[in-house]
Amino acid sequence: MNVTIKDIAKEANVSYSTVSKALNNSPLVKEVTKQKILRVAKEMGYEPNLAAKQLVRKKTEVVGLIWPTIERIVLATLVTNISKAFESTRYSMILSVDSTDTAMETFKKFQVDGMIVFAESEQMIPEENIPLVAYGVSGKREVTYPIIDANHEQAMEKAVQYLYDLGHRNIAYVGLMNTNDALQNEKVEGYQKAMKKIGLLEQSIATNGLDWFDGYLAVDDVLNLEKRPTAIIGSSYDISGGILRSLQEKGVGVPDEISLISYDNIPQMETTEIPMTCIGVPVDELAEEIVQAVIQRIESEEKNDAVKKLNPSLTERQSTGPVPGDFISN
Amino acid sequence: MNVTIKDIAKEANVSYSTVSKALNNSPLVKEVTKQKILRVAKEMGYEPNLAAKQLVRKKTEVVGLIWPTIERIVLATLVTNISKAFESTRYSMILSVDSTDTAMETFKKFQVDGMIVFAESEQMIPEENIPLVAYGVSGKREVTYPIIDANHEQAMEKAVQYLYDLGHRNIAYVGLMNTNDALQNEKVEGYQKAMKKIGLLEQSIATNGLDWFDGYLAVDDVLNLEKRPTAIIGSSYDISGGILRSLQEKGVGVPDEISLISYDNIPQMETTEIPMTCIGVPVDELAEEIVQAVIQRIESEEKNDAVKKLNPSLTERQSTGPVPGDFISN
DNA sequence: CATAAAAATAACAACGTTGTTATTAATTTT
DNA sequence: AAAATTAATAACAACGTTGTTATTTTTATG
Repeated sequence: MNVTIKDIAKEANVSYSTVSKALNNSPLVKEVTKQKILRVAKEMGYEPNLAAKQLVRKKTEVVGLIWPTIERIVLATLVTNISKAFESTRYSMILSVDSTDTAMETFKKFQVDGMIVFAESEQMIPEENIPLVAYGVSGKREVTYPIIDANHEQAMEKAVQYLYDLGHRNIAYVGLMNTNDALQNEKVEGYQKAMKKIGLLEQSIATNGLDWFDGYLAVDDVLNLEKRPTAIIGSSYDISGGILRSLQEKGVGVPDEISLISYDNIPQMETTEIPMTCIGVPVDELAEEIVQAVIQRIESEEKNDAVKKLNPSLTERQSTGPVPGDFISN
Repeated sequence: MNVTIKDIAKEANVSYSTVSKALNNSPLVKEVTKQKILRVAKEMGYEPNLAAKQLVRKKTEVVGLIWPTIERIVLATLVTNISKAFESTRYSMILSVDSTDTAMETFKKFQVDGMIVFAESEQMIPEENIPLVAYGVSGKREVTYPIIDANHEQAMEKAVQYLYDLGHRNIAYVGLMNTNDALQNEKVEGYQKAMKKIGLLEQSIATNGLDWFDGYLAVDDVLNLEKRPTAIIGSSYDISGGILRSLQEKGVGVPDEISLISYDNIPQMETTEIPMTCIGVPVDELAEEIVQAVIQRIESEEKNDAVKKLNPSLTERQSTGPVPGDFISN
């Protein structure tokens, strides 16, 4: 049997309503009694009953995160970061790996105050009356909830510009192309647009998938390009990891012969064989943004349904450097 | 404002206690009234309030799963399977990716009925008074909660025996060795023991890690072994995937020249470039075992603290075959 | 030092269920 | 057809909180 505020009341010789106020640090109770009650509560090992609180307050202070495709590792880091970001708020987070529908059912039962869903495709999420925020591809459809997304186009532009400033003129892109993965498509298009804008010739190598090995394999093709690139943009952490490994094996110096810049801005970039320069919205920022978005949506009345495109930032490390050669042609 | 049993009661012209009974399908209420109430409830879109129920019943019918190392993908499949296994029970599952301590705190707040923890090392988990079941390395320490583990020794024995029966006499093991990862150590030792028992010479290649690429790299060493093996046991899904890829690239026929068998029994083994024969406790079985274990522990009084070693099974696919050559030497 | 005002505490009604007990209605039984 | 039995329903007290209102105690005021 767990200890309740009534038990504390008896022990401290006050009424249980006073205990409740004391525990909630209400100014209505005298400091000395408050201290006494707090002490007694601690001594007795009091743990508040969430169900009772919830019953009267109609709030759980819990948000549910729906992550249906648990097998995609990139998101794991994001989940960890979101979980961490919640720690400094009064909300807790619970996670479901079920399908969006099932998970929403469960969360409705739990009466979470809000939900975050990792939207894979441009699916429309049927919003019950629980505040909802999506992370993922914004696309072009009308939605009734906010979507947090990264500004992929701007990311690619920054990457290209950065390499250009280092003197690179032959910049290749390696990644998945021409599938119906909206996210990947946005990346390629961003790259193409950026190259065009700056007046360079685009050279991209399509991979077969999104795995490490796909990047590894793509390097052969990259090196056989008519005009051998001096810089490569890898489309993701995994892809770039494979590219880096292959370059190493082939004895191609990074960054002396080829500069490598990776999409995705996660801490793991620091610990690759050669720490990688990368572009993308830093996960911790991303996580913070998402968390703030749900909370804001939970706590404010007005429903904003805006798409928020976050600005990527470039983190410079050792995989990039000036173009090889004696001078920088212009 | 959500609809409550009182609203239904008013609408159906009965008392709210009758509604409660009807919704719980009690035999104390007449069939016709029951039907009417159920109909009204549905019409009004009634959703039971978990908090209220929980408050009086002292049960949440929720179990928490603690998975601190979300980045290790192998377990993702297990999590998915556990989640699925819970669907056919009256329990729901929630997931935490926090550290064991933090997660346990949260779950205590939620008043989950039980917890599953993925124990990485031979850590001792401080059991509060919530029923707990661990999955992971059983080790040798005394525990107060049940541990579900796979019988790694038996797995290796089965694998070796299987290959032996196919005529193989040179069987190499590829995996992480001599670290303080208890699980990996158990695997190697199982292999060594099995080889000794059957009277074969062990030949193992240590990898640098547990990733795909570590398996990929190990193949060179395998092929350079004094007595070139006709069969390889890969220590995990990822490792074996790397091995397979490398063999393919080197033009070594699988299974014509070399048979490959992988540890881990997950559905993904079916979809590798050559569907892989594998050994291990099938994930769905494993998940079912774990789920049953918590439920049993929640619902029965007596605390059993046994270590349960599950029997692995071998699933034959196309990566293994008889030893090459004209006859099988004995 | 009585009295008004302010501060501190106590009482109690919610919240939405379940489960137990009390009441009423419908059957048997004689 | 009245009494006894059984079936169906209603009433109500929990469960552990919060928040509002009522009461008591303390302090300030004239």
